[in-house]
Amino acid sequence: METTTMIDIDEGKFYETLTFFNALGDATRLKIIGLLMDGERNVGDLATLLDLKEPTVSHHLSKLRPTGLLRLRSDGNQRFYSLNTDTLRKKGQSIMDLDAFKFDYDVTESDYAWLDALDLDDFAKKTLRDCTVNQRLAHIPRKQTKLIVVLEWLVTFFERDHIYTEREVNEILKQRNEDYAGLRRDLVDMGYLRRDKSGSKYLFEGSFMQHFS
Amino acid sequence: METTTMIDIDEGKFYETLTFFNALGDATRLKIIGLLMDGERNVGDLATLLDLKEPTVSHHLSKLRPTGLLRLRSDGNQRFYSLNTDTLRKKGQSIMDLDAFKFDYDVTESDYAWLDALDLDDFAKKTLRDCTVNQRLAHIPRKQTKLIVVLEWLVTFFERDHIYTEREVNEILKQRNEDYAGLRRDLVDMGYLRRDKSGSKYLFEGSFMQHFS
DNA sequence: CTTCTAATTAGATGTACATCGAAATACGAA
DNA sequence: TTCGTATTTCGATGTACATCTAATTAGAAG
Repeated sequence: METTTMIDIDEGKFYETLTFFNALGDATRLKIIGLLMDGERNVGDLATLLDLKEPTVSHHLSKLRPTGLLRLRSDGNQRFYSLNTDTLRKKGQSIMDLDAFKFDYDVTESDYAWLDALDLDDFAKKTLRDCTVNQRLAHIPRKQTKLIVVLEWLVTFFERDHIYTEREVNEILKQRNEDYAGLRRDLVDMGYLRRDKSGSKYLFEGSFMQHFS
Repeated sequence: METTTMIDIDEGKFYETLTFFNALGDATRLKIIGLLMDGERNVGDLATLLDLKEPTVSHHLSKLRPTGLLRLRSDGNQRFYSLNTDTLRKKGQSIMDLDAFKFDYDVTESDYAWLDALDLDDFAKKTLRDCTVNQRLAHIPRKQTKLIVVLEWLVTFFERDHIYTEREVNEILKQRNEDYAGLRRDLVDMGYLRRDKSGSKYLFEGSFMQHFS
């Protein structure tokens, strides 16, 4: 049984952004925007200036319409299009809103089955779920309590009372995040790994774990 | 003989903008951006999450590359892609730069042949050229000296010493710009049109023209 | 109502490209 | 070198769509 995760995502915004980029991702339509910046134009004039036939321009205008960038004024049987500069400015600022790129990616619970196998409290489970993708650290939390969860999770990849070379430690950590040096430092600072006198060997004693057993 | 006008336009910017919108105007690629926001991913992971084959993801990444939004880190034979957040932020602000929509529209001198026929000084010629497209007013200049040029041009569409109804005046002005009421007011204010006692009839006396004869 | 003009819609055609499997390349490990 | 894996490139296929002509709709003027 696979259930999709419940992440409240504004799919409307995703498609709105997609529509916007898609509408402007065409040379002819970009040119139309540029032309309308100089003032309103009717379809025939646009066709002349773009060296295209009226139906083609009509087609592009209909693609542009859903973006809300166009304003239309009818005079007789002519239709004058102009730029909704307000919308243009607002869109320009909001379109890069990071939320717009979020989508229901159909992430299945099974992708996080390894978490259930760890027998953790809810806080630790949520923390790891937020920080990892495919059992790799996507980002390292700045908050101390969450960082501890992450460090304790990392330390489970080490054998208790085993002595590692620095290179071995790096190799293990590199599988979880590119910043293996920072992680190694954090592990030593928080006392999960101990450095020997020479400073080039590391020992995991399994001391004071809060979330893992 | 048709010579294209000399307007210095940064076509590079036009195509850069086009490439950017075109790259992001695809659902799969928007999703990739969204996924990379959570942290770096290799091609295989992206393929799994997007339910696509590796070659397809590779194709989309190559489309995204020219935008400069991607950062690449190689580790062994895996390639981890991440977001160049700096570029994302900068692009987000600059992409809506109005200049980006400008293009060499192949406007020919012949489109402004009517100007030469008017025998004007250079200032008047330049002013009208800037304000009009297809012999319509794209925008009305705020600067007094330029406004006068425009008003004197408008008044050439009236017959000297002829009495017009308000409706007739509107019809003539409407052919030049949608804001016929504003233009009519300006013409009266500047003394080019004179209102009769009733206030509903207009007269053009051909007084004090500076640029037209 | 008829006629003229401007615009949109319908239908057809060709091009661009999203997707895939197969082959080629790159890298690390044995 | 040989093998295994991750990625890219190549070649083929199908779909989306930009463009056109022809037909239709809509407005204005006779």
